[in-house]
This record gives sequence, C-alpha cells and structure tokens, in this order.
Amino acid sequence: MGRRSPGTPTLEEVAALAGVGRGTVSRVINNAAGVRDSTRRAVQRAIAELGYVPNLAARSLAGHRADAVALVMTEPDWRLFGEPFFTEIVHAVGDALTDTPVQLLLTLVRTDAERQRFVEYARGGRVDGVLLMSVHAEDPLPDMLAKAGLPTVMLGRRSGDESVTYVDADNAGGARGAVTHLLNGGRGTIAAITGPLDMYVAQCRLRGYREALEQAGRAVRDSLVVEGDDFTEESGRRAMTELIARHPGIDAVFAASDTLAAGALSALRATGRRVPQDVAVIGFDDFHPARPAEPPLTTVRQPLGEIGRTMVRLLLEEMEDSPVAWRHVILRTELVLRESA
Amino acid sequence: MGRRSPGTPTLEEVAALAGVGRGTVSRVINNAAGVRDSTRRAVQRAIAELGYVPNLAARSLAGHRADAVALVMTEPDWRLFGEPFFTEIVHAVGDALTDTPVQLLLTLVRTDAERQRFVEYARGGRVDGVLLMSVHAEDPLPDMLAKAGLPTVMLGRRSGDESVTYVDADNAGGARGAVTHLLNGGRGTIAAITGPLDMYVAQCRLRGYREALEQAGRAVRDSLVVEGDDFTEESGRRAMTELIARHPGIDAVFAASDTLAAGALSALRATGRRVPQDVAVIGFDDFHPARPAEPPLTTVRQPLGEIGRTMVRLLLEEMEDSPVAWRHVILRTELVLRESA
DNA sequence: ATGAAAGCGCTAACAC
DNA sequence: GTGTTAGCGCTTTCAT
Repeated sequence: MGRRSPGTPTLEEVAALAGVGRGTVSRVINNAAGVRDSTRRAVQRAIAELGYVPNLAARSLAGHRADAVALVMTEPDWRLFGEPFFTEIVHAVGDALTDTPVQLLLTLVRTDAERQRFVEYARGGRVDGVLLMSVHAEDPLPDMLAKAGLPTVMLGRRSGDESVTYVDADNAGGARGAVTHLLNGGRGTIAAITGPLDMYVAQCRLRGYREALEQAGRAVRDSLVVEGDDFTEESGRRAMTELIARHPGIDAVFAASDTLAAGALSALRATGRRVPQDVAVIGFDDFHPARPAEPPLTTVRQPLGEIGRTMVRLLLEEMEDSPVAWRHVILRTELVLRESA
Repeated sequence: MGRRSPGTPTLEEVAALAGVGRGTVSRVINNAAGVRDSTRRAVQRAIAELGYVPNLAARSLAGHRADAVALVMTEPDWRLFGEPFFTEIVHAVGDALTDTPVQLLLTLVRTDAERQRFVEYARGGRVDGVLLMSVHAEDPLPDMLAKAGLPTVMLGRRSGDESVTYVDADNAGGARGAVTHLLNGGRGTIAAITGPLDMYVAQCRLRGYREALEQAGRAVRDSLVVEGDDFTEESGRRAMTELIARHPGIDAVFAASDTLAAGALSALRATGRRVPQDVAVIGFDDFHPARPAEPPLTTVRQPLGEIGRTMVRLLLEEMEDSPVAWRHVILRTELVLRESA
C-alpha cells in the first residue's frame, strides 16, 4: 500500500519556492494572523503552482486534532438505515458541519469486531468526536468512548440516568400530548402500540400514554397495550391485528412510532374496518401515509433537524476542552394536526 | 480541540515497561514475524497494563497508509440514501471489509464545498482508497481522485469509455432479457419507462429494450418510450400516466428501475385498469411490490452483493501498488420469474 | 512579521 | 531476534 505518490509536494517545498520559512507557509494554510499580505499571496501562488495539499496525518500528529467527527450507527439489524429517521438526522448533522473544516464520517457498527475496530480508530485519534445514533440499552460503546476521553454525544439515552452527553426528544411529553388530544376528541377506548420495552425511548412513550389516561381519570388497561418486537411496520401490523382481535370496539390508537403506525394502518386497510376512528403517532416531520377514507392522523413531531444541529453544537463544545463533564438536552415535541384526508 | 489526553501512553513507554526496544513493540502490534514468543507476550502484557492504543496519525505518517477506505455517495438529491439499492451495497462492502483492519467510512458529497473538503481529506492521506456510488455523468470527483493518484473504484460508469476502474451490471443485457421475456410471453405492445437519459445506466437499459425489439423484428416506436426525470416513484407514476393516455392498448411495460416500476404500479392502481398485463423491471434482489390482482412482475436482478464485493476486491488490488492502470468489470444480471401474485 | 528548531509517535532500514 | 536510528510532514514555541 505504499500510497504516498512520489510527486506529492510538501510544505517545505512550498516554502522553498515561495522563498519563505516553513512556519510562514503553515500560518498561511491555517489562515493564521500575522502574515504580511504580500507574503501571503506569494505563498498562495507557490501552493497553487505545486498543487500542494497538506498531509493530514502529519497535521494530526503535530496538531493533535483530526478535523473529523464520526456519526456511528450501531444497528445490528440496520434495515433501519434506510428509514427517514436516520436520513433526516444525517442530513441535519451534515448541514450543521457544512461551514466547518470538519469532515463527517458515517460508520456502521454491527458486530463486536466492528465495534472494536471503530474504538481503535477513534481512540487512535482519527476523529475528534463521536455522535452516536440508535444506541441500545446494553451497548458498551458509549462507555468505551467516554472512558477513552473522547467527546461523545448520543441521540437518545439508554436509561433514565444516562451519564453520557445526549440530546433527546421529550418522548413522554409528546406521547402524553398525543393521547390527551385523542381524549379531548372524545375517544374513550384508546389502545397503544409500543416499541420494544427494553429501549428507553419506548418506555418513555408508554409512560406518556399512561400519564395522559391517568390525568384524565381513566383506567389504564393492560390489554389495550401491545408491545412491538421492534420499530418496524411488520410489528405494527402484528400489534394492530392483535388489538382488533382483543378489542373490536377500540376508539383510537396511539402508536409509538411512525413505522409502527404505518404497519397498523396497513393492517386496518387489510381488514377494511373503519374503527378505530383516530390514530395518533410520534413520528418524524414528513409522515403522512394515511389514505383517503382512513382515520385522521395526528402526529407528534420530533424535531429531528434541531436534534441533529444540537448534537453537533454540543459535540463541538465538548471538543473545545470544555470543563463540563456532560450535558443533557431534551427538545420539545410538537403536535401536528392534520385534516382528515 | 487539544484532544490528546494527557495520560495517553506511547509505544516508547510500552517498550520501556516491557524492557525491549521500540522496534520490537512495533513488530508485536503489527503482528510481524520474527519475535520470540516470550518477548511477544511480555510486550502484550505491557500493552494491556498501560492500555496502550497506537496513535494512528503517527502510524499513517510513518507508514504511508491510513487503513481506511471511503464509500462516497455523491447524491445531490439523496433521498436515494434510504433506497434499498444503497443499503445493499453498503452492506456488501461492509461485509467484504469485515475481516480486514480497514475501517469503512461513508461520506456524503452533496455540494461543491463538500466535494472540495472530501478531496482534501482523501488527498491528505486519510484514506487509502475511494469507492464511488451513483456518480453522474458530469461529476468531476472521479477524475479529481484519479489525478491525485488515489485508488478509486466506481459503481457504474459515466459513459461508454470510462477511464476510471468500475464495476457495473450488464444493464443492456439485462434489459434485453427482460423485454425478450415479455415478447416470448406474447406481448405485442411493450412500452418503456426509462431513467434520466443523461445517465449512462439509463441509456444502456433503453438500448437493451430497443435491441430486444429489433432482434424480434419489431418496430421501435418512440411514443412508447417515456423518460423519467429521475429514478423516483413519482417519475414512474408520471410516466405511466402519460403512457396510458397515449396508448390505452399497451400490453406490457418495461421499467428501467424498481422505483420507477413501483411508481408505475401505483399509477395503475389509481386508475383501476387491468392492462398492461405484464410489467418487467431491472431492480434489486428483494423487489416485489406487486399486489394481488396486479400484473405479474418479472425482475431482472442486479447482483448487488457481488457488485459490492467486487468493488472492494478491485480497490484492495489497486492499493497493492498494482501496475494495472484501471480495470472494468461487468457482472451478469439474472432474470427472476415470479408467479403472478 | 518571519525564520529556525524542537518535537508529535510511529515504521522501516539497518546494525548487531 | 532485537535494539538503534533516521525520517514521515506538520505545528508551535522561541528567537530575531
């Protein structure tokens, strides 16, 4: 792999051609102050003439920074990769970094071997910080990174007392709002389709559902709650089918994610039933799979764009030798009402 | 960003603790031969004790390699990011690299600024090679990388005489096979929905359609061909609607991609028509959106897994100081017949 | 404002 | 087999 092309010019050659010292060239390429304008131009001319590109390995070694951050997806079953949820976040993070010299690196960590390799990569100083998505409760990666002293920001948290910096949506509050909205609309029997309850996000959303019912003085009936094995459409379909069998008279359904809701709707479509009359969901910005003649859909929007931007902001702050050990940010969700299609 | 934690041990400290020279430690961490077993163990003990992790910047600088490759998506309109096509390729590439020390880095290049930043990243020696996906005809990135002497492998090609190493599916052959299959099934009036014809892949698939008709002695009627603006469902819908208006008596449709086909089917669904009686498509492995009571779907499968693996193989070969300037590989497609659902 | 010099932590070539 | 040494190309004091 002797990759270094033979003709690659170095900073020293640039200095020689421009007739200045190496320090000066370094200042120019780093836009540092304290260089006479004429000198700067001379150096820039030499750079252009030679087609000089800084050697990033050398810069890292001397400067103790990589000018790169990793966005890690730890999704063993990562069909989720293609979900709008991820796409939105990646987009937002990319946008937030667009005006910086920081290169965004997406990496997939599926197996333990890949986890190991990534940790060595990160600890080896190839990135200045790490953004983590879709971390499961038992994933050791966040702690490995934190222990290594790497600035790390998670999307969501693994439990109620997360020790790593994170940005999360107000999942409990959002769910509460959605269910309260259904109650206000006069619905009496509201079922819930939750995500896998070993994930904290699913627990929070279920808690919100319960709290809304309790606040309204309603009983919480366990048989109205079905847990999905994961956040996929298939789980939503199965859960909805189960609910219909258990309670033919359901008024409304609260689904803990857009994908679950999509599955639930497709199950309803298959049966041709007209109840439930309402479906509410916590989802992303552009979710509207409901078709004409289907129940109206209320969406509690997670502010994915803001989540992504906030993650980047926190990460950059942590990279600035910040004295803060960690910080937690919870962003408000937004109830979006839609006309019945 | 002074990231280097103060307590990070260096190779030299490991050597001191183990009571050996730095060269020996280097040999051990690189699994090089020529180290006595007892020495190796002593070094490994010291490594464990200190929690030593090699500084990759220093390794890159001295060793002229990054042990990383980038997989670049140059998709300005990258909703495509979530498409199964991409997911499959990323998966295959990740698998192919799983047993190597090479870290896979996904990067998005949407704007010129991002393109510039990535080129500097790559030329700066942070990756040993680059895999390119979904490159448009006028994209300068492949040439920039090739000119910089970076091993580069493209998925697909920009034109008939591509100068950069690539792996492609036999698009013309696949399309020919699909249309020939429709002809053999007795279809007389076969329409085509193509991709945007400024992309070579779309041209090839259209050529395959034409060749199949010509081989069968049929006339190629321009009015039976509709060009999609892109490879999205929306384009497929529009094209199908247009075709229905032009030729109510269409027998069958050949769609140049799975997404276009999905759009076409949804347009048919909306009209409730029962013709065309057949739809054939070039697509990925798991495409089957046809519903009961819809035309049977013939899929020409692109071997995405093999494409990804082959790309990695070629890239690794190019990284071995290979004397070959470039190489081109075209993989066979496979006709998949499905029962009418 | 600018040049000179001292590393950054590692690999690889060479000596023993 | 193993220690020694000379860089890799840059940033960053420290002089000037």
